[in-house]
Amino acid sequence: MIQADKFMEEKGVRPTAMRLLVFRFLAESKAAKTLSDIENTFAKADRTTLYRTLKTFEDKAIVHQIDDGTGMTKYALCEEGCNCELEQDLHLHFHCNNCKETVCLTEHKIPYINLPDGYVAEDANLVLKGICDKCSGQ
Amino acid sequence: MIQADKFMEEKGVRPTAMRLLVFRFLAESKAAKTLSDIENTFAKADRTTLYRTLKTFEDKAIVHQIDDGTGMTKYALCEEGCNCELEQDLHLHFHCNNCKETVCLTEHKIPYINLPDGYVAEDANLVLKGICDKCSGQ
DNA sequence: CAATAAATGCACTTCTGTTGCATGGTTCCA
DNA sequence: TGGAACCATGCAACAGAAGTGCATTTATTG
Ligand SMILES: [Mn+2]
Ligand SMILES: [Mn+2]
Ligand SMILES: [Zn+2]
Ligand SMILES: [Zn+2]
Repeated sequence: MIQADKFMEEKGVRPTAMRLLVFRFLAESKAAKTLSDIENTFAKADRTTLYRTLKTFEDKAIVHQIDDGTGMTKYALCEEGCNCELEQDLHLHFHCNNCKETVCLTEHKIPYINLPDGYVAEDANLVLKGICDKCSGQ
Repeated sequence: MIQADKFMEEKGVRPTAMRLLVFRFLAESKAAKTLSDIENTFAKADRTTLYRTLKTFEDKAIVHQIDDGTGMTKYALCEEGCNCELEQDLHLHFHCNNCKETVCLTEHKIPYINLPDGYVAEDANLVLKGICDKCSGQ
C-alpha cells in the first residue's frame, strides 16, 4: 500500500486529517460507498465536509462516482493508472441484490455497442445486478 | 394506432380520462418522459395522480422506468409483446448530451457479459451517452 | 508575526420521490 | 334503484439526498 499522504500530494490534494481518513476508508473497502456510509463511519465529521472531500477527490481523479440505480451515488477509488481525468474508465459495475453492495469490475470493460446511424457514443454506464460471489456461496 | 382504452382494459387498467391523456402523451413521444415533463404538459392535473398513474402503468407492464443517470426517473411505453411483467426487456437506452433526451433502442439488446466466478446476473442496465441522430445532423 | 488562502462546520434550500388521508366518482349487487 | 364497496383523485405533508452561502477555523507563505 502506497503512502496515502504522498499519493494525495501527487494528485494535487492537500492531505488533511479528514481527507486521509476518507481515503484510507475507501482504500480498505472492497465495495463502493455512499456519502451516508462515510458519514456513519466518521460520525464526528460534518456531512458537507465529507461531501466536498469526495468532490475534490473526484475532480482530481482519486475516486469516481458510481450510479448503480439505487438512487444514492457511490464512490470508489480509481484504479492506479486510470485516466479518469481525461475520459471515464468504462468498466462495468455489479450490484448485489442480496447484500446490496456494489463493486467495480475493473477488468471487465463495457463492450463496443453498434448503434443506429447518427448516434455517437461518448460515454457509457453498465450496471449488472444479481448475486455477488460472496452471496452465491462460491 | 390501437384504441387506447381497449388496450388499457386488456392490461387490466381502468381507462380514466387522466390515464388516457398520459398514455396518449407517452405514445406520441419519441423520447422518454419524466414525471415533471408530464406535469408540465397537463398543468391542471395533480402531481400525485400522475405519479400513481405511472406506477399503475408500470405494475401492469404498460410503461417501464428508465434510469439514465440524470437523476430523474423517466418513463416510456413498453414495446408491444414485451414480457415486462415477467422479466425486464434488456434493451439499451441512449441519452443525448446535447438535447438531453433519452430514447429506447429496443432493437439493441444488452450483450451477454462474462462475469467472474460466483457472480450471477439477473438484471442489467446499459445507458450510452453521446449525440443522438437528430443532434448529429445525420 | 501578519496576511492570505484553504478547509471545515452549521444552517438552510432545492429537488425528487413518496405517503396519509379526505373527497369524489364508479361499479356492482341485494 | 339504493346504497356499500371499491377505486381514482387531490391536497398536504414528509423523507432523503444533493447542493449552496457564509462565518469560522486551520494551514501556508512571505
Ligand atoms: Mn468503478
Ligand atoms: Mn426503454
Ligand atoms: Zn452480495
Ligand atoms: Zn440529441
